[in-house]
Amino acid sequence: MTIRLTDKRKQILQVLKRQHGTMSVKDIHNKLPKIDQVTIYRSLDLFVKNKLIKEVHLGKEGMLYEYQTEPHHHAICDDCRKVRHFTAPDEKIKKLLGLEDFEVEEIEVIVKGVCKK
Amino acid sequence: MTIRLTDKRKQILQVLKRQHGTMSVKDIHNKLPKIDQVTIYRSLDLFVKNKLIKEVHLGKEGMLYEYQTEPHHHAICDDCRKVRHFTAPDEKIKKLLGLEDFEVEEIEVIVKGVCKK
DNA sequence: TAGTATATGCAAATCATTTGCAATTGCGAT
DNA sequence: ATCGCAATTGCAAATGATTTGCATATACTA
Ligand SMILES: [Mn+2]
Ligand SMILES: [Mn+2]
Ligand SMILES: [Zn+2]
Ligand SMILES: [Zn+2]
Repeated sequence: MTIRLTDKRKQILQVLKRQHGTMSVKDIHNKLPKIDQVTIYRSLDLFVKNKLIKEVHLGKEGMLYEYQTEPHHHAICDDCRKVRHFTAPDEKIKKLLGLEDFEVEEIEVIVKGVCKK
Repeated sequence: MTIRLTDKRKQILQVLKRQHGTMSVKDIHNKLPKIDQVTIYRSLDLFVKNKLIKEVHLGKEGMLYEYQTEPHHHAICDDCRKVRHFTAPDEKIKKLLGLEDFEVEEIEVIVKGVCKK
């Protein structure tokens, strides 16, 4: 019943905090090759359940994880595949959605397009 | 180079059109047990590439597909898992996002919450 | 109708994620 | 500080979704 603050968990969370952006399980494993992938999977699940990190689905590839300083959304460039992180006035968007009989807890906006650069 | 309008492809598209909502590959295969799952996968890929249908990621489970009469978004109830489909003023939302140096082509809003009812 | 490129089925491969289990370790209670 | 034990970890194997290779079947074109 008790959740332990193990060294491995600290390392995994550190890696996610340092990286500003999303990481796959493999990304994390590359930075921490000593830690088994299974342990990474289990730790990430734990962090997600305890809302320390967020899961993000951005395409077919597989789940991505990120430590979020503040809630934000994602835009993906169809050309270069780069992911842009941006904040938005969620309350205003929520009003525009006009969802009746539904208690909105979280809004996730995913934008597809291309970098103008 | 030529894309054939085969009977199997027609059947698969029909099933998606009739169903109002999302379907998994297994859902489709259950309705069309005679058609091999691989054929369903390949047909769906083709339809997506040709923008006849949309792919939707709504959770860990796996990819979902839907024939969209008109563009819309999705809300998922954390309790009953039911998916609600709703339209929104995308242009207004787009303005709220304030994405600089990015050519927005498509906005996908995924809402998490619970049914009030 | 014949010829050929495209589509299909079946088996096997691949990829991400999960599960079982034995060995290890963190931490609360002595 | 040491003990006892539940929580954690690693390794191997299982799962589940999706993809690939290849031989056969079929749609469309000429
Ligand atoms: Mn982000
Ligand atoms: Mn829909
Ligand atoms: Zn780009
Ligand atoms: Zn519900």
